[in-house]
Amino acid sequence: MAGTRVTLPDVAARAGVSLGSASRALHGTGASPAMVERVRAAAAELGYQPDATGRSLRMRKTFQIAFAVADIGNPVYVEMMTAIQSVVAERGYRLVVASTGGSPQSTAELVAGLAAGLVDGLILSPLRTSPELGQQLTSSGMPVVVIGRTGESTLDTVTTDSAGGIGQAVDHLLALGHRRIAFLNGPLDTTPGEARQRGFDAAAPAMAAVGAQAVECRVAADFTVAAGLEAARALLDEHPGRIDALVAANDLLAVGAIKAAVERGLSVPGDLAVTGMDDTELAGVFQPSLTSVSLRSSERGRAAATLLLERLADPGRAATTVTVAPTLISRESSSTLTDEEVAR
Amino acid sequence: MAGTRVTLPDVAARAGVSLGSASRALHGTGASPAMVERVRAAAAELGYQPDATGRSLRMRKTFQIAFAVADIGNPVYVEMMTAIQSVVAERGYRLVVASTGGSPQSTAELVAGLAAGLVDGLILSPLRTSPELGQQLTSSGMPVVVIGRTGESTLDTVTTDSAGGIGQAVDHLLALGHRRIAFLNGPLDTTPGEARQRGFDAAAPAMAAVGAQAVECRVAADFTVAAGLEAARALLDEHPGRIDALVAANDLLAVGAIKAAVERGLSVPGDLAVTGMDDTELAGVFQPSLTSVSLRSSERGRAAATLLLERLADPGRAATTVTVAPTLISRESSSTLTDEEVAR
DNA sequence: CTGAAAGCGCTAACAA
DNA sequence: TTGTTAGCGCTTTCAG
Repeated sequence: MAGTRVTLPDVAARAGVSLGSASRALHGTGASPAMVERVRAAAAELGYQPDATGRSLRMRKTFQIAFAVADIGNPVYVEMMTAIQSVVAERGYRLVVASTGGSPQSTAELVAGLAAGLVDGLILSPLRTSPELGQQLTSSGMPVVVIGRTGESTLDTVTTDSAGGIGQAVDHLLALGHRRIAFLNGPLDTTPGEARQRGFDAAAPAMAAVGAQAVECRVAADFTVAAGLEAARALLDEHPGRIDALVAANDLLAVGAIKAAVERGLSVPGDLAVTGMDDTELAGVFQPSLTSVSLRSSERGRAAATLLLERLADPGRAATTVTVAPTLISRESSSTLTDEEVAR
Repeated sequence: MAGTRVTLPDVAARAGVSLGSASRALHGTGASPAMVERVRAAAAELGYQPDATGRSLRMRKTFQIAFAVADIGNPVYVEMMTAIQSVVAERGYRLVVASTGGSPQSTAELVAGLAAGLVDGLILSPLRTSPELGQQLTSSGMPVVVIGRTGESTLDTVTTDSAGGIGQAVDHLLALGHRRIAFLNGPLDTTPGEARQRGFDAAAPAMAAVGAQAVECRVAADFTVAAGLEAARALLDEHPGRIDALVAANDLLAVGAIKAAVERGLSVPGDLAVTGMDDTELAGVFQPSLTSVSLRSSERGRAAATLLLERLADPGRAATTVTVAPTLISRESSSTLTDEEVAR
């Protein structure tokens, strides 16, 4: 049973039919019921498993699609991946997860490699983009869906208004009465970093209207808890008692910031309100639970997968952009309740 | 540039050499420097990318390996995956992530599918096993490394002493003076659930020796935060004030338990000490940070990947088992410090 | 509806 | 060292 692979000729021989008939009986169309029955039986008897490689070579199709991200440790991507996986699996595709590294060049290399007949299509969520990358993606001829932005309008894209999401967070904090607001962002040369900065800057009029001030915009080295912790420490130490609310560019930074606040004896939300973004599972679970702007990662993953399947089915169709609206989910980290009330 | 794939014959023609020479010049051995140079140049000129499918079919090798897990949402698996990825990538392999579903049957189906020439090997971390699965794995003839246990000693295996790890957690709590200890486990019909239950049961003598009692062993529906929250609520409500420490079978359950405790106005660790297992990033980051037994997920992933690569290189070698020792990492959730001290 | 045969892109065995 | 050729396992024409 082990080792010796059973091939289609074996099955055909066993069933006493030709190779072509065996193939048609198993996958193709135009075989008589009797033939199908016979071949099926022979295949089952021999424990035949069609060889994916032979099939791929002949059909010029691998039934694999790739999901390429910079940082698979980020729960956002895990969420997207789960969503993508379930959509594509339904249509008989397998998912290959690839790691891009942060830079556009390494992403470009990855795409080139993938284009080598390894996958039928690609869902890409790059942290940093460049015009060249967009170029390469379009010219590679491989079906691609970008989650985020490339500036290349010829590509299928799933976007979300993360800038507007930051605006929602600011509005929320202003409505709760906070007036001295800091912004904790990730690297500005990333797509999300740039967009979220834009969102915070755009909130200036709303803040001015109620006499609130933006105390500082701080940039963490990365969109991670560790980077958020470090940056928030510095931020809080430089403005002791002068910040009453902090908008973080994602949940991981927010968690780092809360940790920094607690280290300094500040209570959250009592002394400092904090909001995150992405509404990862962590947000609902953290202590205190984290107010976060949902960017609907699952939905974006699902949309990207659907878009890719559609393009695979019809390569000539026009590029489509799906936009998903952000929603603020209010939780304890920005409530004005006391800790005891919150505990209830 | 797009669409029309350039193939090896194209390169050979451009370089004015034969197909075979072109192949050898690019990958194989035994080509003159001049030949290599010429072919390289032609390939670069045409933007040649070797086709993975043709190569795989001919070489009977895909350079892909699969990592199959039940629940990719669990940070433990993400950690393993990252480790595996970095090891195998170094040797030119790509990683395919597959989702098994919880049951042995669905795992079996997955393995059968994967065996169809899709991957060269498999790293499997099943939640539930059955003798049949072990059988199938050995007889499939595909190189497999199991992270966990199958009972099949003919398979390469990476294990850890999670039972002993639970013992460490109990000892730790006893040393801190806790005497009424509850155990929050995941499903008992899973490999980790069974092992961790065994570990807690085995700690009975140590507990008896200092006059401590096991208040209850509770089984959550799943190894998730949500299931932990629900189970811990019931547990705490049924034994009000009668539990001073809780051993959770993993970090997710522990986080759920802490949330349940806080809901009930209990302070952690003041009123209830909690320990987790797996030492995920969450443990260090959570508020309060979580004492956890590290099972060295990265190391296990790395070991599994290394084992698999070795087997790929030498299919005939004897099955090896690598065992990784657990270590308790003490943090705030089990400290005896007050919250204020902890904040420092 | 079935059988025969071609060939997807590549590597490796065999000749020269 | 190089060219020629067979063939990996499969699907899909093309005849019959």
